[in-house]
Amino acid sequence: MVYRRTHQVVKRLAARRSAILAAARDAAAEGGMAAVQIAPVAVRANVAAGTVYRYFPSKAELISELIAEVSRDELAAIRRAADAAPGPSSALAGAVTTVAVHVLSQRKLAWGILAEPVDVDVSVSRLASRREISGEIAARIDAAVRAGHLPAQDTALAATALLGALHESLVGPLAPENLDDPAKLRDAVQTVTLLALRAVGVMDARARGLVVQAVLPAKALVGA
Amino acid sequence: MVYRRTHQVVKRLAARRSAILAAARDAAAEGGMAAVQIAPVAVRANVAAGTVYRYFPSKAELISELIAEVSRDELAAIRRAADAAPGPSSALAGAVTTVAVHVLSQRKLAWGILAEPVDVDVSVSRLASRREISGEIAARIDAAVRAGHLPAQDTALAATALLGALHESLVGPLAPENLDDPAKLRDAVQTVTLLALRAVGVMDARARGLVVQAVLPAKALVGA
DNA sequence: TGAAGAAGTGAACAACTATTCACGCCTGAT
DNA sequence: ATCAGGCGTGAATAGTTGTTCACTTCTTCA
Repeated sequence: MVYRRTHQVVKRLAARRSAILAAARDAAAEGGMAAVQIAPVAVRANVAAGTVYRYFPSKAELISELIAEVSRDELAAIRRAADAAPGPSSALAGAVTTVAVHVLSQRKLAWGILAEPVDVDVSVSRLASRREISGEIAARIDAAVRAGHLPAQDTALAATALLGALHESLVGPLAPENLDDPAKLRDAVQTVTLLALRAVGVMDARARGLVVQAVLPAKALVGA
Repeated sequence: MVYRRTHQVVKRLAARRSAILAAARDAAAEGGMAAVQIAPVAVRANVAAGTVYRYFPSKAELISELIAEVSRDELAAIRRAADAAPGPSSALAGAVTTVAVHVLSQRKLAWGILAEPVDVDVSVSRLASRREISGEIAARIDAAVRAGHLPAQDTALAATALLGALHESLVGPLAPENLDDPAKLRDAVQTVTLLALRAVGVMDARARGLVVQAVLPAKALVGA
């Protein structure tokens, strides 16, 4: 062989790949999954349509990686927020608040990742994404249960239900309109977090306290 | 004019229309929205593809009517269950249980109506459908609040969150697998109803009582 | 510098279905 | 019986995008 990938080339290839993914992510954040079409994404990434296929075997694969990437970021944020909390209940409150703030600050992207119709089959990666996030929430509920703060329950089902409640009420088609106003946004996050905590068995009074605590650090994220 | 629709013809036309809608509904219940394609639906209804267009201007219109129809049935069932309950809290419990049982007994149809990707735009009718159901639940929450059984809250947001929780945990991709087993099905309905009631502020102990009461009449529906 | 091979290109292709429409059949009034 | 006109038909059409591939350009190394 008279040609071998040099370090520089490897880096350029990786950069191109990232650029394509980033272009897809931007397109999704701007116009939803419907805007993630090969030709427009290629334009955004400054490559030709055919080039996309040098990096991703199919559109389904591209979108799957996009979903995985966003999901990874989300999971990391949830863990960060939960681990920073002083106890299991606050950790759960922090995790829930984080999800709420995240989906609100990137509504179109969240909706695209979660539920928007896509012409190719991305159900497996969506499933994996949900499973990861849901599993993390379930673990936090479980910790609170073991600490005696919550009644025993089916934590997996509860976690799934909580996420459903958050998504539907914050980015679903019935989500309130004017969430661009920071005050309303905070209200919505608080309301939904309160609902979620009560759902798993936190007493109303205590839940209200946890919500206030959890929203403080999360407010910083709203700008992101 | 030497031709006028006679009563018999009018009836036949109405019957055809219903047949097409029913065919679409069957297809959706069997294979999800993806199975609602003009040609197959026409075959099911024993008409030619072109005939479908004599009754519905477009596929979007056909699916919109399908959604509206299913939604109407659902709303009626919810009202029936709620109105039969002795008080506002039981009414809410009954409404929630009804939704849970319904979506479980027709999972594919429910998923199709609610959230499954469709190649045509049906967002407005889906929105209307959700609005109706959500409004009904909100009204029931409101009644319980006015009766002093629940703390004051944003009932519209709460109703949306409840529905999200129900749908995601019962028909979403993370829904438990073996819900065909009647016992597991009942457990799932109970668990989720309990979560929902607690979420809006019903005390744990009281919620458990309401759930048991609500599931009794709803069990009959499971067979449907 | 030139050969070998990888990477990039973008126009052409393919596949899938909603939708159309020219035609024939049936229904209802005279 | 006959004709006027709506009703039913289904093959042909059309528009949309993901995907391919023959060709060009760039990179590496003897």
